[in-house]
Amino acid sequence: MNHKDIEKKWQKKWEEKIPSEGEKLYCLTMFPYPSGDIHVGHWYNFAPADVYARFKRMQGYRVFFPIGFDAFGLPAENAAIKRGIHPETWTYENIERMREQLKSMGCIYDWSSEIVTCDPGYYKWTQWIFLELFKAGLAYRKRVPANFCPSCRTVLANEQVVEGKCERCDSQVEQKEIEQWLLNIRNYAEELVSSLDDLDWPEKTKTMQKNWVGKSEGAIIEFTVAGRSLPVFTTRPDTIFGATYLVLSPEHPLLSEIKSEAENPAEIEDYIAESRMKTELERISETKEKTGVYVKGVTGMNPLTGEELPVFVADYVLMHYGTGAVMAVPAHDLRDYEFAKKHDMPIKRVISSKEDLPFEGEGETIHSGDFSGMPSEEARKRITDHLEKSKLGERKVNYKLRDWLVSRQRYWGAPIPIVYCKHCIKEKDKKTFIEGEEHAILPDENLPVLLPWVDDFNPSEEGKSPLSRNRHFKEAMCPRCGEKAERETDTLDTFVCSSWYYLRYADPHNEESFADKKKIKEWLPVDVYIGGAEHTVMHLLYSRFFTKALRDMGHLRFSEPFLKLRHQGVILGPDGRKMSKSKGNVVDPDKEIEKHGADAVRMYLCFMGPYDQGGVWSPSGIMGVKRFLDRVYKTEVKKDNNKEIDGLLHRTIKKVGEDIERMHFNTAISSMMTFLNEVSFMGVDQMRLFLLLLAPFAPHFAEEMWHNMNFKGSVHDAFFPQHDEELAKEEKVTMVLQVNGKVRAKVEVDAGISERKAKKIALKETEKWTEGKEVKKVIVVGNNLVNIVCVE
RNA sequence: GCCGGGAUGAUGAAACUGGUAAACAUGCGGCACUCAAAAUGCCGUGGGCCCUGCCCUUGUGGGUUCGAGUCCCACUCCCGGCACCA
Repeated sequence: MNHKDIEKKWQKKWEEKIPSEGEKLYCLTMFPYPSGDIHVGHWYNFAPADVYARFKRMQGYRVFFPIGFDAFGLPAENAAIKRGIHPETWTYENIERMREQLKSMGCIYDWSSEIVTCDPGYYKWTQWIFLELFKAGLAYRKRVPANFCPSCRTVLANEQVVEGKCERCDSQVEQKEIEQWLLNIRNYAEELVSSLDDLDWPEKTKTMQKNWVGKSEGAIIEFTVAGRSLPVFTTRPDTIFGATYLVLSPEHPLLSEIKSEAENPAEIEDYIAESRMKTELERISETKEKTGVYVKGVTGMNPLTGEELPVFVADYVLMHYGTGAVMAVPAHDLRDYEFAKKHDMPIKRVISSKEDLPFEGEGETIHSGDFSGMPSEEARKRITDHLEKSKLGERKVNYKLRDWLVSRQRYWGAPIPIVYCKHCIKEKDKKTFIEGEEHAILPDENLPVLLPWVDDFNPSEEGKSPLSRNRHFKEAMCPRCGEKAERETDTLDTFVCSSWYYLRYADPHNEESFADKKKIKEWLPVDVYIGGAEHTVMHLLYSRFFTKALRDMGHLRFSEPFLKLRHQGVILGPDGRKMSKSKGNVVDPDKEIEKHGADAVRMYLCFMGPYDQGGVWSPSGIMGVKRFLDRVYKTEVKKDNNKEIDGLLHRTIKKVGEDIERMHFNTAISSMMTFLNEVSFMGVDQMRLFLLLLAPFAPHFAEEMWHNMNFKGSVHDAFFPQHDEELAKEEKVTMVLQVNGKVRAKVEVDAGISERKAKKIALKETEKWTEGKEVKKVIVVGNNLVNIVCVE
């Protein structure tokens, strides 16, 4: 069969399809970034997902399987700058090409609901959601130390910084204090952790999200420094008797006050300046070297013991976590221990244990006044109770998660729909200072705020958006007073666009709302979501946050966007390394289709190994599935069904159905291969059923065969076969006979053999090995194994 | 350092709840067809030995069990994530 002729033909016919009736099933793959060409990685995401979607549709589900493009973002600009094409032109040209390539895969995408995030019709609603968040107090503008990538010339979210470097271009990220837009994802920290449990997600992904949010329970305790209050967060109040000094972060606001009271203000000042100079990377690389200076002449006090404590400034204490200050317990905290060793501070053990210091585990309290001699867990509770009663502290839960910085100083993104007005400031207004002047922050509800076509989209040196140079765009009318005002010129991080796209699919052309409530109810939440594991802490966390925020604002009635999540693995080049142009090991799917056909490529991707594991693309491996399809094509078809083949076939049907459901595509295919290897012909009905099994994997091939056989309608409109329990039953089975756990013989027996009979046969057949020995025990396992235990 | 996940033939792997380890496929070897090659088909393919048969074998060492790739303990290596989060 010539795949080239048949694939185009069927793809054209299928495009006319519309979803049928049945229980809804929203099946989604993470939408692609229009980078230029569809690569094997896309295929590995989309093809097996399509197998699943087709399978579910054949089972009678009303499957919704949309596709779109995550079209804003830096690569468009970078590529455009390099080649002198406008990002918009570049993006839409790529989309055009990718659409054709996607169609060549033979997926059952519903193209009528396609979305492109850089279309004004889409980003209008991205902007609208941003304003909803703003009005709900979940989007705010603040001067914060931000991660700035000098090469991309924009700030980055914490999630986009990997080991102190920009995840995109690998440049070393700098810290810059700039006014930025942030989303208050921290408000949802607790729920983002607690509601993970009910989701059918890979455990690993859940754990990673939990760790990223980083919940820890402890207490805030009121220490004092030079008579002023210094709250400190700790997860170990039980070690408070072991606190031997206090440490403030260099950015701590209290420092400016106590500095002047210290005997060494210059030294402190120098240290603060020095640590401010350090980049994120330097701080990280110095994790072992704990620097800091002693604040001479200033003492702190332990509220529980009344003990006087020396005070330090050290940058191992971070301003953005807890209260920016810690009680140092060197005996029971590794970092405090290292610092104490270096600066000769006393180390006081308060938890007994056989282990050496620093000991961070649990044990019995010692040298802890009234709280001595109890398990540390109990001490933790009692000490906290005592502190709360005496108003010296309170229980507190802290999260590592930081708010999400969403403004980008780049061109190719959704404009932030905000206007700054200096004329109409009111008491209740949210305000900001632009070049020293006070401005009210006002939402521009005249949406969409269109991204203007500009020719100069190069980012500026000082990290200002290219839009800030566009006077036309920047100059706006105040939506409240009508006076001249200034428009925000930063754009939104693309992750904002992709945090809600799964909602838009339900109603992609709606101009009145982001999606009609009825349509949302009809399709959402997403039942099965398939995509790469690299999105664990960004896209997936942000989307969950958006869903919860939109729910609380009354727009949604569910709390989690993706009920079931599966990750596909990574496909490596034939040399076993990650595919990249520079290594010359890129497999071009277009060429593979040309050579072997879309069906063979789809099937090979499914067959190569467990779906979540990925693997090495083997040019010879694909021949296996190709040969298999050829053998199906050549199989002799007889008029009547053979009963024995029926048995084999129905067992295969059972296995294939179960395996696709579990997304074990590789074993589903191997069962079909095994079946074909065991038969030399099939009856017409048997071939009909077999083609149905094959249909999700090799849709064009199965359709062509289906028509050649003169079966009715489309193979894809038929129901996926249900196995017949009676036919699937085996009459004879192989029973394995063991003596002392060693396989000694195999016998054919009736499937329904009784335990007594099995025992009898087994004893007789193994006489050779049990001769002269005493049989102590005979274990019969169903009809497939008997183990005879005997001794000399 | 902490948290996950993994290690099975030459290779990708299979074995769901403990019950025949290596299904299926690639590769390799042999044979058939062919003038020849490709394609296709058939056979063989974990290791060892005193080869009709027996012994060993799922990263290493121990344990539980009639029986362990699967469960428990300790260790080695590989991959992914986090990383001064008090």
